[in-house]
Amino acid sequence: MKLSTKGRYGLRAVLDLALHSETEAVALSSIAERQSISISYLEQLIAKLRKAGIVESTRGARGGYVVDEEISIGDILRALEGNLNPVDCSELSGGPSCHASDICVTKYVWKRISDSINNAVDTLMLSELVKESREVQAAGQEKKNDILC
Amino acid sequence: MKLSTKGRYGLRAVLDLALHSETEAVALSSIAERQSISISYLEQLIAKLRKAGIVESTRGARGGYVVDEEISIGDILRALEGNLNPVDCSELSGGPSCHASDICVTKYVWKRISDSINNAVDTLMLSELVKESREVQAAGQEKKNDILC
DNA sequence: AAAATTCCAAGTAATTTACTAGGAATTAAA
DNA sequence: TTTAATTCCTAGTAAATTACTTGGAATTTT
Repeated sequence: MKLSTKGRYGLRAVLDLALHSETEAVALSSIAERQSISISYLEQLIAKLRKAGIVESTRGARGGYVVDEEISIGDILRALEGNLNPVDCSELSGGPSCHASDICVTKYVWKRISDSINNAVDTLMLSELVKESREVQAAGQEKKNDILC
Repeated sequence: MKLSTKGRYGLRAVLDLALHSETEAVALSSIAERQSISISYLEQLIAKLRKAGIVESTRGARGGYVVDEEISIGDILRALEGNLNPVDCSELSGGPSCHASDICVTKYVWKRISDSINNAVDTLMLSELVKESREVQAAGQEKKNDILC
């Protein structure tokens, strides 16, 4: 029941991007360096985010990525990880009932978990993390490094 | 972000056990047969539950397991899966802060998810699933098989 | 033309999961 | 007291997934 590095690194990368893209697009290499993630692996993560419409890219020299902060953490994590359901049950994704559906009671457990996770991440915006992050940084006397958990 | 078969099979097994242990201990072989899980794999799952004090065993012929229904689904799932935190961050488990703790903002996300999952499963009791299960079975005209999702 | 970048597909190494195998210990029943 | 039925324990293995790396094509600015 763990997020993979896709979700962990990917969210770190998006937050790093949001914190550094005030004026212009940010190159992946700079995010990779700050966050100690290999460029080539980050490429795969950001590709998921781009295909989901979460970040926008510009190609070529001086290119890079930008992100709109008014997006939920849930949308980011689902783009990176796939759905956040604890089991792959079609009913949790709005699909048809499984053959044991009428007697299946454990699915109430899975739905309960699923709903709580999705609610938790859908009611938190990237902009809130950005704000929190700036406050934390302002509180420290020195400029700390940028590494995020 | 998926539960493993430990959690899924294990919870099915516990519920099956609760539904069949009214008068006497239930042998693992009968649970395994009803739930189509191999006995030897089930042994490993039920060992975790026994060590966590969730089921009680009696050895020897006519032996088997019993379970007290007044236990939360959270206790069952944590016994099977380990903690249900989305990342292994010591602060989520009540341990010391990590070195990046003072600037780590993503940990708020992990804590939010962690809290919501644990709350969801800790406020649901095995007895409630048992009750629901009996109602579902009573509603069907025929006795259906016992397979759970 | 050169440099800096995103974009893409395929391969591989490491880790974790999901089991299986074999047998010892315990208890009830014949 | 033997036999059968069961839990208990350890170690091994096969399959799947994750976490990357490699190599290069396409695009854009300088």
